[in-house]
Amino acid sequence: MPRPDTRERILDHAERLFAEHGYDRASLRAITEAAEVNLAAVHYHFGSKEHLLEAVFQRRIGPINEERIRRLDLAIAEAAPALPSLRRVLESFLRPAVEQLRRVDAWILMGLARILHEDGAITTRHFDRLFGPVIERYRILLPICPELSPEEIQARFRFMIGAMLHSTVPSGPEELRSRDTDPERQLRRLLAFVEAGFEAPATDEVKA
Amino acid sequence: MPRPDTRERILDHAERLFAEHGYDRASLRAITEAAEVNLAAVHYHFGSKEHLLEAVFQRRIGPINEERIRRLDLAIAEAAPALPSLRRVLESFLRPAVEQLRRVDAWILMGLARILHEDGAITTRHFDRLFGPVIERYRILLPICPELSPEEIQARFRFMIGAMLHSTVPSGPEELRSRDTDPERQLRRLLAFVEAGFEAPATDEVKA
DNA sequence: GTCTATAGTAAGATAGAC
DNA sequence: GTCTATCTTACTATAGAC
Repeated sequence: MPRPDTRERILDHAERLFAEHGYDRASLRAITEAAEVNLAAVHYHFGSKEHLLEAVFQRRIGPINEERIRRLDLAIAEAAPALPSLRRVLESFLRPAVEQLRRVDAWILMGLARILHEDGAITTRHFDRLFGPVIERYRILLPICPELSPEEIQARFRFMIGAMLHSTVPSGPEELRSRDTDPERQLRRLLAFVEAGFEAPATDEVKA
Repeated sequence: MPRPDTRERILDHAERLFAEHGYDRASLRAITEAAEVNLAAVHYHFGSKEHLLEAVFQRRIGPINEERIRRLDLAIAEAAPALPSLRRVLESFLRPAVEQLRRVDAWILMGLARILHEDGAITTRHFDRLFGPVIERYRILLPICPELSPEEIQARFRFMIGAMLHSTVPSGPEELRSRDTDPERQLRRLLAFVEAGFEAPATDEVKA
């Protein structure tokens, strides 16, 4: 086999084209043509377009989430028996995603993130499988922010994810490639913003 | 005419279906069927599917942006000759969007916002036309946050937009409709988060 | 302005030879 | 495992009668 595994070639080009055009507009024909494999190979190796998307996500985002849990566990262990600092916890979530920006072309990861914002009918199932266990672990924030209601913590967690995603997902691939995306600086900015956000006074009514 | 204008009927159902399924997956056939008008009526009134999308956006998001500018001008006038407070400026941006959540079904607005995250090829042009003038006006933040570099202000503005969009755009219509979306509370939470975020210390190197 | 009918295109999926 | 060829379906858009 002189060239990479067919399966890997499909994944590589599917990832690129999904990221660039979104799920619907990236046709299997375009993907297989770019990968220089046969159209039918997709169905042989993955079964369907949807399963191909899932494989793309699993390959790229799965490791990010594993790293998040690894870092979170480390932060908890190092601080024990006390609680880890808010910043360490937030960083354990944000840094793995930003670290990936070094290895993969940034706009690829950004484009994949955008797909998670597309029609939920396709992505909701993957989203839950990918992120469910991770988000579960971040309940550790509850005792770290004891003055906030669980609902407000959840809301702020959502704000953080939105800030992270949108900071990396503007409108249009051209803009995407031309942006200032020094990952370390972007992470510094983002961490400062969300850490302050989490430390803001509670706004929910205090429970009776 | 016993029922609303054909044009309006198309807009109503296009809005709903675009919001629910995204641009690509909402077919003109489904839209015209729901609106109980003929398929060809879309092309007669709007010319193309893309122009229909633009009309939908203009009708719903245009007024939000006008209200933003109106409130921003008011805040500036009331504070003159001093600068308006950070909070007033941020609120002038966030509140009009949240106010709309009272009038329209929340998930509709959220679904439209999601389309702005879809493939830029279609939406970038509309995005610039819709938001360009507004974002321009918020340069007022530069003197309000003198310790931040212009780039960092831009980054934080982006974080704010991301937090706003994502807080209202989770994954999947089912979840969308069942969420806790009391607009006023959501606004309070969001404002507290982003105001604190803007007030965080600068992270960019001080300019030489 | 509204309709029917259809042109023209592109998509995902599959059967079956090799 | 890989290929060609094709099935089936769905879409946007338009022509032309009323």
